[in-house]
Amino acid sequence: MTATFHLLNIEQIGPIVQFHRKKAGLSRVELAMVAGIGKTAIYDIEHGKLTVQFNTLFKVLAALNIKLAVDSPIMDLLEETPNAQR
Amino acid sequence: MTATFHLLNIEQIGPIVQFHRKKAGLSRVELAMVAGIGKTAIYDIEHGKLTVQFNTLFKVLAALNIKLAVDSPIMDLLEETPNAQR
DNA sequence: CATAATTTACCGCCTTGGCGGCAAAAGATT
DNA sequence: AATCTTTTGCCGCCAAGGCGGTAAATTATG
Repeated sequence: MTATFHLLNIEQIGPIVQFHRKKAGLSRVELAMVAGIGKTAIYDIEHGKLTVQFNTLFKVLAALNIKLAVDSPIMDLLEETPNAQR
Repeated sequence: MTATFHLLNIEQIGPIVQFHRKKAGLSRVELAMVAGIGKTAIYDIEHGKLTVQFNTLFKVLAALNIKLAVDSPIMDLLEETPNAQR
């Protein structure tokens, strides 16, 4: 199970969520229940509402088994030293 | 310049942002201006406010040259067929 | 070590995201 | 094709996010 990362174009988040939801055979109401949020949020996300709250989107992605990753050259530096100063 | 992905633990987003901001030598006000948002948002994010709006967080990450990526096995399927049905 | 300059913390106001409810649309069943 | 079932679209209300302003705290400078 090699990880397959795809750089996120912010305006593609709607189609991505919808595609995964359909693949999972879930209605918006069902996905909303699994994610523990309201159905309106699913509707909004799929319709490209970028002002959705981050944790709301994160719950949806988690429910769809989509993981988020950050791509930054200096992340290693942070992880190696949890109490990194500057 | 190989991409270095790090799976995102949602509650680590605050420290990640702060670490990158400090590394860039920016104050919160400066980062806010670069990102085109208010300084309060930076403050909130660094203090672990997960209810921040997604596009607000995205602007901050972009200003810090942090890219977001999605990890999903079926993403290839979506990208290959832009008008994928089910 | 005093004080000036910068950065951070927090407050109240205003805007808006997220909610349930319900109607419209789409799909299934006979 | 008529009707029952499921899904989607959208409305108004309420709670909360994001804003600038300002005080507190931190850091730099002479």
